[in-house]
Amino acid sequence: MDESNDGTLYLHQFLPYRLFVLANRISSSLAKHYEEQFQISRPEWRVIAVLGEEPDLSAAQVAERTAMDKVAVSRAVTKLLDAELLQRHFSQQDKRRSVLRLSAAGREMYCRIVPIALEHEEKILKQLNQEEVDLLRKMLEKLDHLNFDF
Amino acid sequence: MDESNDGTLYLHQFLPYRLFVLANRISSSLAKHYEEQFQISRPEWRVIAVLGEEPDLSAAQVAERTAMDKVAVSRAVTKLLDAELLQRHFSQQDKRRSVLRLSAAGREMYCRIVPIALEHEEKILKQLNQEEVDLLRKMLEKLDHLNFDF
DNA sequence: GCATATTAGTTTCAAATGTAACTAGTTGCA
DNA sequence: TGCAACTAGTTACATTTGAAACTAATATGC
Repeated sequence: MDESNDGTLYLHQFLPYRLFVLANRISSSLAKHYEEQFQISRPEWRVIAVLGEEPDLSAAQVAERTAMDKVAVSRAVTKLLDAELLQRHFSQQDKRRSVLRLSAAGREMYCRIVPIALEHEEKILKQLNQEEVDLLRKMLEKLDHLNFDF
Repeated sequence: MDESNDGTLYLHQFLPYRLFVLANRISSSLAKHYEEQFQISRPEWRVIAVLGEEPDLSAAQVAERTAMDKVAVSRAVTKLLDAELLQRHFSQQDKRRSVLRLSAAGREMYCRIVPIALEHEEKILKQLNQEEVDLLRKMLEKLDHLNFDF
């Protein structure tokens, strides 16, 4: 049942693989909703999500907080500006640095997507009991600090 | 600390997001190894992994077991055939159905990558105690059966 | 103050991916 | 049989992604 150490790889028991498949299934099913209903892509939603929570970030800060790279952020920002979901100006102290925040329309979209996202999370969490949820969070905490370049 | 139900989204506490980021970090760091050392891509490795464990699958069966779509499998198989890591023939009963298995070279590569993969998994698992590992597996089991189209 | 290095963000080009249409083989049933 | 519906796998095309080169602004060190 458990392969951890007998030197054989059972793909359906292999943790990195299973986690990857599960996480992608979860993420895609959520993305499907806002892509269809709101015509925004996953990277765009991430930018909105982080700016909804914390306005006036620069593109680099958005990249940090969303684990996206700067090219992806740049592209998402461009599209969101076109769609007028975002406002951008540039810092007076440092004219390279952008200062991003949601427009009224952007904020409205944020407020409509958040409940969908939370409901989605809830659907997952309710499969688990309290002990499991706690442990899951603890686990994520531990693994987040791991750097995987070994 | 916990947002689950107050109607606010804290991205860094939002489970689908965190799981996605973590799983991708884990998967990418592993992929980096075999991409560099063995010049094969993630989809190619998946095909090898599943055929190493269970030979003589059809492309459709590979797709099922790896959670890839049939186009991705087709492309990976083409490359693996070119690299002579795979042998293919077609079923006599049903000439559409391919029968795939690793070549000697493919098997050798499989045998060299498996320990790397297991070591990688081990690196993650050893961050967790036994209780956590058990729980993680139980959790994956539960969530795998969930279908997320709600 | 001026050349050099760094940083923020964008653009470009190549590779990866997803969707839909396609080819060929098979099944079902009139 | 023979024709419509279906299945396995591939191809073509459009979109997304990632890496590297680029532009503009700022910081550093002499």
